Amino acid sequence: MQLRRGDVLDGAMAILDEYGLGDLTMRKLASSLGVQPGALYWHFPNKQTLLGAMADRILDGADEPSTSESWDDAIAELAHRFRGALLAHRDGAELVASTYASRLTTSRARDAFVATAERAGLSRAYAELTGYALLHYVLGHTVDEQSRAQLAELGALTHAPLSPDVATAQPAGADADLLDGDPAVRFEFGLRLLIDGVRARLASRATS
Amino acid sequence: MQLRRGDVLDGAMAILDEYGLGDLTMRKLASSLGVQPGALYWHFPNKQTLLGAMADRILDGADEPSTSESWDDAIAELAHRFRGALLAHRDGAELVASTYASRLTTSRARDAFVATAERAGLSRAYAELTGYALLHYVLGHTVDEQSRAQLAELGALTHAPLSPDVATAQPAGADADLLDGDPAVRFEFGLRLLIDGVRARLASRATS
DNA sequence: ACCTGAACACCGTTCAAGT
DNA sequence: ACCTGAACACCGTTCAAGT
Repeated sequence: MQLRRGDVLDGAMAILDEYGLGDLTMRKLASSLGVQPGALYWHFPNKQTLLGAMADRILDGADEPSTSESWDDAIAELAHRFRGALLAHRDGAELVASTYASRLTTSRARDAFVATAERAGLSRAYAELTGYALLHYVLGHTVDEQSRAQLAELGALTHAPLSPDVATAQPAGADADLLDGDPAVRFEFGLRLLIDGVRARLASRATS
Repeated sequence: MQLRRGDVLDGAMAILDEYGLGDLTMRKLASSLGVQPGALYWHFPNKQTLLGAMADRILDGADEPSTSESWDDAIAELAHRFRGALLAHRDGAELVASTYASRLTTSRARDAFVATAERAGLSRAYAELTGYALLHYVLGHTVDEQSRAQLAELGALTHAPLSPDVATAQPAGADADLLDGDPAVRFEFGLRLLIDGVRARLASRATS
């Protein structure tokens, strides 16, 4: 049975979910597929392209048109779907963020934001900028949220059973405030900030 | 003359500015300092820590209290200073963004945002969330802006003299719109969105 | 068309031993 | 205290040669 492009992608996603982005190497992927490293290069020209395809798969479906008819709900729904898609895979946010920078993933999520902002009544140009701001916020927040969660998970496993006296020392320390409150609440707050900003923009347009 | 921690940091910054983050390896750094790779590990426990120190240096001074007395100008000034600091070094935004995720840089820039948001009249908790939203936006925008600029620079050098017939084909294509307009204008737009969002929050607090 | 074998040119990090 | 020499355990990528 021959290896197909989709099998390589599936294998890569499996390693990502189980071991994380740091352990996703072409050599590990090859051996998990029972193949020599060089074989992968028949299906993907290089690792970057493979990562781009993975990012596309992670975001698949997140850009479908919203069912809400009010523009603010539509933006919120999109943002939540986007965040959900990133959180559904280990290191998903980091992977997508880094492939966005190298422009090797499609920009359908951004396009969906732009389209919704345009539907709200913004000009094409403003909608585009709004789409970028939303994208950057969602990506930035989720990368942060996910790495924080993974650090906490690691910390819980590391120093909880190891030394009881240190267990409650640092983590609950300086910046505990609401940073380890519900991340969904934190996400919602910044999202509302941006949506309110759009509303203000629409209002000032209407009066001018 | 012995190598000091500061010399290692200086050498690393020099390589960053001249060759970029991808070419900043411990081995290249060592040879540029006329020393064996192992020597670096007397001054820094590992590469991550060195990158964290570089991020701190890049952000140095960007968090000084604003001179503006209105809270919105203060936020804007801070955001612009932050962006400027990131753009002042090759791959500066990417470096800071990735060290932020691994929590190996100080969070003075974020703290400055939080303090200003608190001065605006938000509760500590809301100010904290606002600080994060601002930080994520600035970081996300600037990473994008910088990588875009570097791609364009590379593209101009690459396919302008190489093949005249392809020169104007793809780059000026689909998403030209205002994405290659003044990046400072693009930055300003999203920033205003967030500031207007904060204003709306303050207003709804006042009336409730 | 698809893969193996084997190499090329690298990495970050460690650590005995030197001065 | 600070560094060398030399190794360990890896990387991504290429490419002739096989089937």
